[in-house]
Amino acid sequence: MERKIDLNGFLENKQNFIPHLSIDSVIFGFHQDQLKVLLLRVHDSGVWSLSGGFVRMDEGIDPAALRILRERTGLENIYLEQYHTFGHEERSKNNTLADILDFGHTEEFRNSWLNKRFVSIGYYALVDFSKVNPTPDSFSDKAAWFDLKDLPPMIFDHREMIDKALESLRANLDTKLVGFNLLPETFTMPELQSLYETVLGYPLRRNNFQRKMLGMDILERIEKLYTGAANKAPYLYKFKAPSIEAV
Amino acid sequence: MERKIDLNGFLENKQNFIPHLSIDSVIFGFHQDQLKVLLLRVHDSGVWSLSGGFVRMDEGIDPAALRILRERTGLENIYLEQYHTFGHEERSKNNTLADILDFGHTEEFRNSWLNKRFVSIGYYALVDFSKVNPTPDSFSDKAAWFDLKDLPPMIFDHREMIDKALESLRANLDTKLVGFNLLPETFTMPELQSLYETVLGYPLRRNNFQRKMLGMDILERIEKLYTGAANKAPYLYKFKAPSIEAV
DNA sequence: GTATTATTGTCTCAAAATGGGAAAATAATA
DNA sequence: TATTATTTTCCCATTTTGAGACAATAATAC
Repeated sequence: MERKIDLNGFLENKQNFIPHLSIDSVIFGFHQDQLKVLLLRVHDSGVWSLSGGFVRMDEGIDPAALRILRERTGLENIYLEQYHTFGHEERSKNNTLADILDFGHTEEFRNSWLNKRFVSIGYYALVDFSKVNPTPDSFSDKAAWFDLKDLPPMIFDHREMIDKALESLRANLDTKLVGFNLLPETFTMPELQSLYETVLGYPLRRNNFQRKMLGMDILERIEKLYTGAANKAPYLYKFKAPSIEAV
Repeated sequence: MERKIDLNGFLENKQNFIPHLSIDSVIFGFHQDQLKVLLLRVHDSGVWSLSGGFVRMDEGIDPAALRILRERTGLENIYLEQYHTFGHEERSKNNTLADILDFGHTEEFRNSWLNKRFVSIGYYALVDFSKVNPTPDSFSDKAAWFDLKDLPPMIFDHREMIDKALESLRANLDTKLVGFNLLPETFTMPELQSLYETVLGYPLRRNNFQRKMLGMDILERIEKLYTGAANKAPYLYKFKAPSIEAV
């Protein structure tokens, strides 16, 4: 079979990455009232993975995570949070790259540093869905958004990594007010509420939600948004504090 | 100068540890109304470090952390929580082992894998102070408890690791009810309150604290504790749910 | 015994936060 | 001008929390 993936330099670790250590980021987006994650399809397979990469020997892990995200999304300023490090000894033994990939130089790959045991530092990123330009990496041929409730088969323990990232996101939603990073600059109250309901997984009451949000004094009310619908036009808001900030 | 430290096998990584990756644990204890951490004194120096170690190639990170803790404390069942991974590229460049140690085989050490850049997975452990048997490791000549408010000079970024661990502990104190792991099997309400006040760093009201704790229905009231003091004897309680559990 | 002292445990009321229903406001359409 | 579908505001009952006061009690002093 023809080799389609360019692993030049990777197999020999020419970039001098820290061996046995990887970074994987769960990239969350919000679109049409659904919480989405950006995934990469492993080349010529039906198996998907998180956006991941490695840490250069002279590079901090946060900058490494941001570099990887920049490459996958085209975005410069991204809300990023480290949430857990995954290091079960068997974690890379299910749906291994070697199992999935079949591109001729298998033997070379099997013996390379890439096919060894990895400990992976998990980050999650919150992005404005509409601004992302999904871009595959050397190991993948496609990047696409998936509804969190309808995930495809995933490599390694990446499914578990997503589940745990969502847990962290839920826990931080109220305390750190991170939700705003999933929305565009301006948004309506119903949009914000839908975001909260989607992330948390249960419905909230309009009146009390609005009272709570306005009571925190973190929103600035802009003008009204006339959508053309035959009903009262909602106000547009923007988040007072500068979005982003973390890592 | 005479070599006092036994680094046999370490310099050549005979145990086949994952390179560039370490584990460090902040071991919390509670004694005489003070929050303590167990530290190790780097051999022949005034610099102290957390309990740390490395991960074997065929070992999960949680078991590795538990193994290290077992060796330092003599305890078998320990409440352990992974809270953050530290990977700044310069983190091991302050107060390096090579800077501190001066035991003859310096050159050999400087070139060894031990003196390279490390990413460290941070755990914190909650233990019953009175049950711990502090034991130094190959790099240290002494193990001792320190009040969190009176820490000695520390190696690398270990001071920062402690600060961040305390943050996590505070955040988990109420939600996960982890505090009980710092107390003996049975305890009085004032003891429990003092623990909370010490961890959180601010005073609480007796009446409301008791109402809250009893209201959660997690405490079992045992008999009274007669201390010999000229006042009402407090009740003893024990935590209903089995302590420990995490990792 | 009885009073005293130092704590611990309980009670109560006010204030604040939350849950939940209903009414008012309003943008387009009929 | 009435109607419809939302958004926004208002209000009240309930729960939770804050804070002071009081009751209980174990040893000691007298």
